[in-house]
Amino acid sequence: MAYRETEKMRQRKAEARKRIVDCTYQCVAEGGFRSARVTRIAGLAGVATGTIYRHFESREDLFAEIFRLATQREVDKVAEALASGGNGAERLERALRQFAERALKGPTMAWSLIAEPVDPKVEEERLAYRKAYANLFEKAIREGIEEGCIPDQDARQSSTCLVGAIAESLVGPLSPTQISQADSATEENNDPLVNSIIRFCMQGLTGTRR
Amino acid sequence: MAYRETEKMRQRKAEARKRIVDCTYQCVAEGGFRSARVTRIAGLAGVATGTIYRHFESREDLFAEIFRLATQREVDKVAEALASGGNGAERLERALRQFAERALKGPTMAWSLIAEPVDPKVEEERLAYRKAYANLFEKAIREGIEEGCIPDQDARQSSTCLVGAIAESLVGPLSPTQISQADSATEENNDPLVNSIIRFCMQGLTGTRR
DNA sequence: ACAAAGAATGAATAGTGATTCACTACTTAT
DNA sequence: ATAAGTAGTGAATCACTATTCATTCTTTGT
Repeated sequence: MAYRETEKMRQRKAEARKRIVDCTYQCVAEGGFRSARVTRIAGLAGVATGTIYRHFESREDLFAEIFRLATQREVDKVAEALASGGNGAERLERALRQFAERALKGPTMAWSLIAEPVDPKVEEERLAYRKAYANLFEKAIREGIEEGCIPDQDARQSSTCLVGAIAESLVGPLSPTQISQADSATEENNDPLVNSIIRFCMQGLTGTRR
Repeated sequence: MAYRETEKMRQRKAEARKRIVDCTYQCVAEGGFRSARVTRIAGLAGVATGTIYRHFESREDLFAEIFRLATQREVDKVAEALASGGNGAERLERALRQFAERALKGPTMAWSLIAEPVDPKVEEERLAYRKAYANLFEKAIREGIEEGCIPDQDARQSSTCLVGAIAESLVGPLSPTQISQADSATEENNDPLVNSIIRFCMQGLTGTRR
């Protein structure tokens, strides 16, 4: 025999793959999944169309991976906020704010993750994504209940409601029609929005007005 | 000249249109928008494919109309619940319950309205649909605030959160994977779910635990 | 009965972009 | 250098249905 995959080759392939992933990410962040064409991605990544298919089963699979990746970033940030100090309610509030503010900062990607119509495999990822948030929130609620700063309740249900309330509140501001005339990047503008979302959420959670 | 559109013809056309609408509705209620083929709809309605296009600009337009129609039914029911007796909080609670219970009773259609990936024109209708709910809720919240049974708050924001919280809570139970193994139609089963959704929502609204 | 106009038909077409695959170009080991 | 295998290529193909339109069928008024 002659050719055997060597480290150098493995690396080169990995680089190409990464380039494909990065370019896809960029395309999606610019215009969402729907408008990200395989051809364009290949062009940006400097490979032939066919090469995409040596790294991914299908466009849908590629997209699913991108979704997972983008998701992970967001979820990690929220997890981070939840890991910081303070009691359960405070940590949750910080996490909710993180979620909303990050979405408003990268609106197209956030819209793709939250509301863009996507293919089934990607939609599946989306369910997982929302569940990931819910799980984080649920855990924090449980802790808050133990600490006594959050009244006893169905933590799973409440966490789902939190995700829904935020997502829904963001759909309007994030949808492409809104975005194109965007004042985005002007972060202060969004504070009132974020604040009122959070007020509702925290009240739903704690039953306490502020 | 010879042929001139007569009442009889107008009626016949209207009937055909209605048949098309009904069959489309049925198809969507069975498997969602994505799987509803123009050919199949035409077959069910007893017309040729081309005839569909004498009544609707395009498949997307047809779907948009179906969406509007289905929406109207749901929104009307909620409006009805809001119009009944009791104070603002009570009326709202009844409306939220109506929303959730009806969705669980017609899960595929509810899923299509709430979460199925759809084409742009239909997506637009969806935004309107969600806004319609939010508007109803908003009005009721305002009334509740005046009556004093709901504390002062950003009614618009709260209404959006309500829609989101319910929709999100339903997405899981409604998604096709869940539905196929369905226990649907067994209405009692869903009561705990509906109850805990409503508990969170009412608490978010009133700041009162029960 | 006839002509004029519209309605209905459905087989053929078209548009779209993902995916394939026969081929070329590399890489490696001997 | 050669053989054997792998990676990369991108024009051609495929798949999928929505949509069209030349033709046929109905209706209507004279």
